[in-house]
Amino acid sequence: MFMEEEEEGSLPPPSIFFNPSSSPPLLTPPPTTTSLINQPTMQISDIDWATIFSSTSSLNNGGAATTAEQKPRNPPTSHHHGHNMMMKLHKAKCGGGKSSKKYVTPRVAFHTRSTEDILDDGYKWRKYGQKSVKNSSHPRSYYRCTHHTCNVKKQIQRLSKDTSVVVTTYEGIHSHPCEKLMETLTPLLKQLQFLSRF
DNA sequence: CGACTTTGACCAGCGC
DNA sequence: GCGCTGGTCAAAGTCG
Repeated sequence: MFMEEEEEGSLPPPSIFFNPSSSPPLLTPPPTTTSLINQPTMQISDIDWATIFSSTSSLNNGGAATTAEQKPRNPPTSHHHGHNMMMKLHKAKCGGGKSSKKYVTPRVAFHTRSTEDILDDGYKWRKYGQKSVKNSSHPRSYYRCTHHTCNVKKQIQRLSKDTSVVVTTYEGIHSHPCEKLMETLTPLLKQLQFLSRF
């Protein structure tokens, strides 16, 4: 299981793992295909992203779905957003960044076959780091959701053995709706409300 | 000028 | 204890 992750610099295994081929592009998917890892390839449009992310939420809350493969993580804290100095103090008090692996944060990984590294999943991300990892010729990029109350992170990396595949790992649950999704859904919901009157 | 990216440095966990 | 590694910070640079 998760052989690719081991090869790609031992990325911690996610709670949910999807295979090949696209990030969770909600509205403007790149010309790629996506499938669950260890599952047959499926089209992006076949994937119920809302279910996927709600399932990560249930993992976060339920505990029953927590597996031995999950590394413990810190719970999301307000310290981690827009307060780098606070973050440092927190690190010092708690024993550093690695101490953040004491709590469980849901992880979801996608394999994306795409020429683009950055795939539009509807959320806004800010890059905060890039590292070359062991056994991988491609660096791993670290992103954080730019929403001020949201502490979701994602890692993006290409498979060394198949550079056309991008591995996107999401960590945490968005505490806000997807802006693009809401933009698209709002007129549809209004239309539905209008039609439901009849 | 604010938001974002780049990149070297720092730190803690882990294996030996 | 030491070195390796992954994750994060934060200053500097870039862009719109």
